Amino acid sequence: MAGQPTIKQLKYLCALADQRHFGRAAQACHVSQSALSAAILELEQLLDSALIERNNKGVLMTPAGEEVVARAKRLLTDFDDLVSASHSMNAPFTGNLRLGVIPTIAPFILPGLLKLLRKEHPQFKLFIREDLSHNLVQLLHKGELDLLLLALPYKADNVISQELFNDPLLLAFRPGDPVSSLEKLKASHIKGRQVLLLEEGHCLRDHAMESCKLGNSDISIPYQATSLNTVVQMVANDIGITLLPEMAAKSSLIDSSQIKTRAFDQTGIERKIGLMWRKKSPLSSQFKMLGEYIQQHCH
Amino acid sequence: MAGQPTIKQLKYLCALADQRHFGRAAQACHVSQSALSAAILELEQLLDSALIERNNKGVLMTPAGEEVVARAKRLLTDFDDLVSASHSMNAPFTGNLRLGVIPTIAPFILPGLLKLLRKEHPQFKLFIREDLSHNLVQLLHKGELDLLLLALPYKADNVISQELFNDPLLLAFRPGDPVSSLEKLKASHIKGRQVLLLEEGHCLRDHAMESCKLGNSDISIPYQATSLNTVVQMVANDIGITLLPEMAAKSSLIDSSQIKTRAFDQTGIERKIGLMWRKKSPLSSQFKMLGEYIQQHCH
DNA sequence: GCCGGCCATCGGAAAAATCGATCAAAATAT
DNA sequence: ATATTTTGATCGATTTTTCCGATGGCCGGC
Repeated sequence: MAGQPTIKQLKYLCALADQRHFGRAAQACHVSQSALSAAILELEQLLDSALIERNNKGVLMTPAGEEVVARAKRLLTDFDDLVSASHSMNAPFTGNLRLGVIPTIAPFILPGLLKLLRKEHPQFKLFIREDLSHNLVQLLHKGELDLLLLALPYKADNVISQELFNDPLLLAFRPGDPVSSLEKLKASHIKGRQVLLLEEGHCLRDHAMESCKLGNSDISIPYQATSLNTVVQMVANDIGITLLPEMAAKSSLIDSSQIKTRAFDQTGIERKIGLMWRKKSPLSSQFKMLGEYIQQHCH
Repeated sequence: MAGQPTIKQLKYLCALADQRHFGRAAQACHVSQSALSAAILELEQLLDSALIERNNKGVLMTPAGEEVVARAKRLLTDFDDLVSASHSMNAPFTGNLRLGVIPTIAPFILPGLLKLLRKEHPQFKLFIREDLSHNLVQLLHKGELDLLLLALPYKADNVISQELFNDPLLLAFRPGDPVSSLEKLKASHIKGRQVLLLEEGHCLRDHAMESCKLGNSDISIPYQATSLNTVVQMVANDIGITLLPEMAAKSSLIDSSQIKTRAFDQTGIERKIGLMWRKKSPLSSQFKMLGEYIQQHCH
């Protein structure tokens, strides 16, 4: 079972094809003539083909030799391309990144972020997956995602989380709702009200309940409300009130409807937006840089 | 000055990408786990890029790793192609061959030969150069031609010649010419006649003069007769007689004209058709096989 | 907090690459 | 003819690299 040729041997062959002279080719390759001679001999043996016609005046290439050289040159070019491409691959904001984002963040952050990145870092290709936190974390651990953009805190093993900024939860209600006239809005004011939240699995639901100390009995889950848009529509239809993240309230989401939002006069009613990645990912530093970038440009 | 990755390292990386496990990848590559580990580490160092995310459960590929693997797989395929292509390259009747042929052979041998080869050996590509023997031999030595098909004897250094078959020289004349009535045609009969031959440089001229013991004063060079066709036209116009190779006489060359040909009743009035190649060419055996092929099929 | 699987590391042995010098062949110069 | 020069192949010794098996360290799971 014979071995296979090496890159080096192909390099030597190409040099020899260029120089048509073992000595000069060896010089060009910075090796001794004997080393190059041996390499070419072994290559011919491995390929089982006469590549070179030796001559006391130099060498000539056989047709087979010419063919092999042509292929080898293409191969070496591809090889160099691979090497140089991989060099610029570990720089931040380059290459591919598979990013998972939860549905209550994606529509409010991604449009601006992607547009900006496309402009400032056109070589940076983000592949987006939008899903619930739970599923995203699973995909993260399976290696199908590299990085998550989600709401913290979110419990997960073997990950590193980086908080980026706070996203206060605002109360959303119909104009004329009794909460409009309150001097100071507290979480306790929504006790007993019909609070509409997204279905189970959306971490926004958990963060809202946690922030306002709501129990399961306090809230009602709107029929098939899988998006904030739907919830807003229902609030506009006077079915209840809800808690909206500030980034959603600031967006065009509620522009078309008539509902109002109001911040609580109380701290801690918020979720945090952050990144999460596998603890052992060798790309931590790049993720941190991306985090800073989002901090600066998306808040 | 760092070195470059090796084919082996890329192979190991691809195996690792397939197996997602150092141990199994090492097994697939028939090396120890430590060898594969070291190779991957060195590869990552050489490419200055984190390709692998290590894990106590196996490994995951980074996006950069995936990209490198994709490129590496293409590269390895090309590499294997090169190797397997070169294996079938040294077989006879395959690959490229640059063949030089003289003008007094080419039109009579090549059409049939090329047609036959194209049918029986479609992988065999002949690149034809038609020129005078002198120029062909020069090109042969420069390495721009691999093999010559010409008339022998032809003196040249550092070559091997292989005679294939005799090509008798026939006398060509107008119908009714006095030679028609001769019982036995000898070379001496053309002494004193106006003998038309190709211009200097065509070896057919030399072979004809040598065969018939003609001196320069015996012959006349037709104005601008650089092809046998022209010479035949002139014979048909009663300007003189000429000596035609049998292969030319048998061809359609003289069909359209009215001239007759007659063999000499005397041995040795002939040229020999043969191959010639550089003495040091490693392809001698292939050339000999091609010679036998021509012998069998072109005569 | 121990266990088990995983990859990195280590040290020695085996293999390979390389060098400088020499050899043989052959074309060229004398 | 003969000597010289130039060429690539070969040889022997040394250096370098590769490889293996064993060990170690890490980390997640139990």
